Amino acid sequence: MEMEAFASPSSLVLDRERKEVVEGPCKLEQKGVCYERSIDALRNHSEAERKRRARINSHIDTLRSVIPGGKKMDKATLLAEVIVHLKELKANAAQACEGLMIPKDNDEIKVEEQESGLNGFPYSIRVSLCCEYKPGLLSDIRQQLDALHLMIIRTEMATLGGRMQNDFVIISCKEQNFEDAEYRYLLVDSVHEALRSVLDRFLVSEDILGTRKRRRISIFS
Amino acid sequence: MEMEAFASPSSLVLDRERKEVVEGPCKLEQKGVCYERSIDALRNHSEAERKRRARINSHIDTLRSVIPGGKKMDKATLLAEVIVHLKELKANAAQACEGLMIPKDNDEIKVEEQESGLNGFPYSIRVSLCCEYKPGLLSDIRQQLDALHLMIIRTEMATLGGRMQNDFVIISCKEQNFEDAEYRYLLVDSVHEALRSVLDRFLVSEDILGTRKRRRISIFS
DNA sequence: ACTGACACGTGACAC
DNA sequence: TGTGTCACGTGTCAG
Repeated sequence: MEMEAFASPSSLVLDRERKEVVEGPCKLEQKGVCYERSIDALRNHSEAERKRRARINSHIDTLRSVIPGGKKMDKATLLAEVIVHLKELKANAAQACEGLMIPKDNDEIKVEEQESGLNGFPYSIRVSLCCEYKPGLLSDIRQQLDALHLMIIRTEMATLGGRMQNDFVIISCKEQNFEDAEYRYLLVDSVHEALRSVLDRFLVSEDILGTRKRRRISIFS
Repeated sequence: MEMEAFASPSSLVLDRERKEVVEGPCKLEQKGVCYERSIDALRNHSEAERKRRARINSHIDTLRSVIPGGKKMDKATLLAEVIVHLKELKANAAQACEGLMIPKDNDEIKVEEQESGLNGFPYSIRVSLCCEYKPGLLSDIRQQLDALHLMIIRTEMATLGGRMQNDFVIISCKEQNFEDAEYRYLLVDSVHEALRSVLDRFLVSEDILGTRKRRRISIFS
């Protein structure tokens, strides 16, 4: 009667020392169970579970060594602390990337029209440039823009680990017809090309080497 | 006979639905166990364990949402991934703080004698300066050092978010008796005072405001 | 004696 | 069919 309380139809019990198998508190003689099969089936099962636990606990121990004071922490408390530190570091990375201008690991030339009316000029172009810093690169860029009769009216720059991020706003020195979309496109394109030519000249030796190995400051997805 | 394989002296078994208690596969009638006590003892125990698991799994679920692609991960794999990301972010922070010179959030003036024989000079002073950057601050420092007949022979500087970190090595322009410990102490002290006076002049308006609010890039202990 | 934390063996479910 | 993962109840030890 009481035996029906057990949900499992056929329960064998493998004792703690794994020496012998005893009858579980179940309905015996049910369906003619093959004991030998079940025996090592259970053995394999418990052993697999044992290995699984070992892997998880191994990682948890690793986390213990990573988190300050984690040695003497509860398992749950440890995980909570891991979450805290993870978010903390993530916030740092986010701050570094969002709040400030930080040179990226990949070279980049972005040239786009500024929203009209900004900077008090009828038309302006915003440039975002990221590359390895080289002496003379900036003056070369300035020369190129001069040749296009363009003027830098605002610039913000950051360097980090030899790399450079340079955002600047440029306007045309000459009066032009900025209503002409075709002309604006050509202007943007020529700026892009000018910058590319400068970068190619300065960075060609590196690019041949292929991909870069530097670590990037990454935020989760 | 087979019952002796069980290590536990008195085993009660609480069934899955927590409706009724059945006899475990143990030696019954041993020592006259008080059943009622054991019943809710077991109930409390299993329930406590249930809550414990819930806490742990709750944190693990949180980690799942933090790690990209963690939703579909194995528990062990997830923890492994957590470790990877933790070390990755930690390495980023370490790189930012150790590998490069990054301005700290707190102002700092460090002046100390350089180990002898370095830089090819018999005596040199290493200065580490960290503060808000202000135009004219550097030339003021230079003037102050000039007044002390000191010369900057090497300098490394970084700026980040308006703050400045400036490490430089200075030597005395005049031949002095560097064996005199008292003189060396005075020299170091005067350099420190000179820098402090410059910073006080430039930063006094900010210091009145009190503590700063900026986040600092922190590494684990 | 009681509470909390851990490892274990086991049933169940999935591919 | 196995092979792997998970939650559960339990035994056990420490504070």
